Amino acid sequence: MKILFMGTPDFAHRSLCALIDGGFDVAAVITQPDKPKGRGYVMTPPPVKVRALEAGLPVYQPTTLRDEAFAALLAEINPDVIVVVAYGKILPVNVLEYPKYGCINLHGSLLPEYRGAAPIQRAVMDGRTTTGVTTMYMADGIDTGDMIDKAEITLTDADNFETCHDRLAEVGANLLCSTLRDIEVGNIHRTPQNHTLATHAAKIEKPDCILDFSSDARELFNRIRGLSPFPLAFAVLNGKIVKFVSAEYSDKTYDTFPGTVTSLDNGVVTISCGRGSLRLTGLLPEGKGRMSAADFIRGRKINVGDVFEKAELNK
RNA sequence: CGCGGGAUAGAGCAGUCUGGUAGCUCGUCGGGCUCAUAACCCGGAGGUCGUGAGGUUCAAAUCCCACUCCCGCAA
Repeated sequence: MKILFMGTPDFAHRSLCALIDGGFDVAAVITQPDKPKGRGYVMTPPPVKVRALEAGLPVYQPTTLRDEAFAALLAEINPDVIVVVAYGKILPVNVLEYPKYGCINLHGSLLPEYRGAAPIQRAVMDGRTTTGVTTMYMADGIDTGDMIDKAEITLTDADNFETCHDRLAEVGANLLCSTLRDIEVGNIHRTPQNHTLATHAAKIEKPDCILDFSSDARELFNRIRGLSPFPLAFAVLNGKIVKFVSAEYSDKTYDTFPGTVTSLDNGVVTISCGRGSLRLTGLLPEGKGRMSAADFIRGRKINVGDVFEKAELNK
């Protein structure tokens, strides 16, 4: 069964590795074009491309899937099945209908919940205690197709976006391989999604990263870990951006203006919230690297009574 | 040449503008106090101040020049 793999970031990288190591017939890999990243706008290839080249697979990086050039490429590769994992573009209908065994997608949530671009982050930000991955047949709509199989994982307060992402990528890669083997032997059951239960996990934007201390500490805690280690939730302290890498929450409510630093004891910055309080343990000051709250305190950059303010959406 | 910050003891920082004995909060080592301690007290070790046998100077962490490396933002 000739496979065309389409994917881009680390989440997809893990799946591609599994397919290669699992001996699947990956005929070609399609990924997003290299983009200028980091300091100095250095052109950087996506993780999937790097792995594909290591494996000696042909790699294509079309800017659009909706032209004749891509149609010709598709005909040339002539895949039996297309596997899509976090590719980053919508597949047009003519592509969806091309492969004999259809287009299979691995999605980072238990569909029909968290359809869309940021299912993993949103699940953590919502404080979910379970989430998972789903394999499905792609349809003409965002993550609306019939489901094939699922795998669930449990989350604890110790999890953040990174740990959740890594586990889902691992579990997802295994599930994908399993689904493909089932397809090869024709052992597939399609389960339509219950669309009335669908929720949408929108792409993470800047406003999602702004911390508002007038809200519940538990909610802030979930937001922080759902956005850590990237892109990181943030607030403004003494005119400078401070990003929150790690924190804990407490039910203890202080009778001070939300955002006020109430204590710097034990290497932890305690911040009063609308309800409860937040214990900041790891952070990233503007212009500096990541450091522990204890180190930040030692540098005398913060005092009891200072106030973390809600960042504005300018600049 | 996308914008900006930085390199000083194991860590986080001050000192640089206005050259003149290298400091702070910790950590670490030793001792003391204590039933005990992450607490407190006393003492010590630890730094070619990123690199350049560079430039200026009586004197450079500090001013000038070149270079290397690190980080944040934005995409």
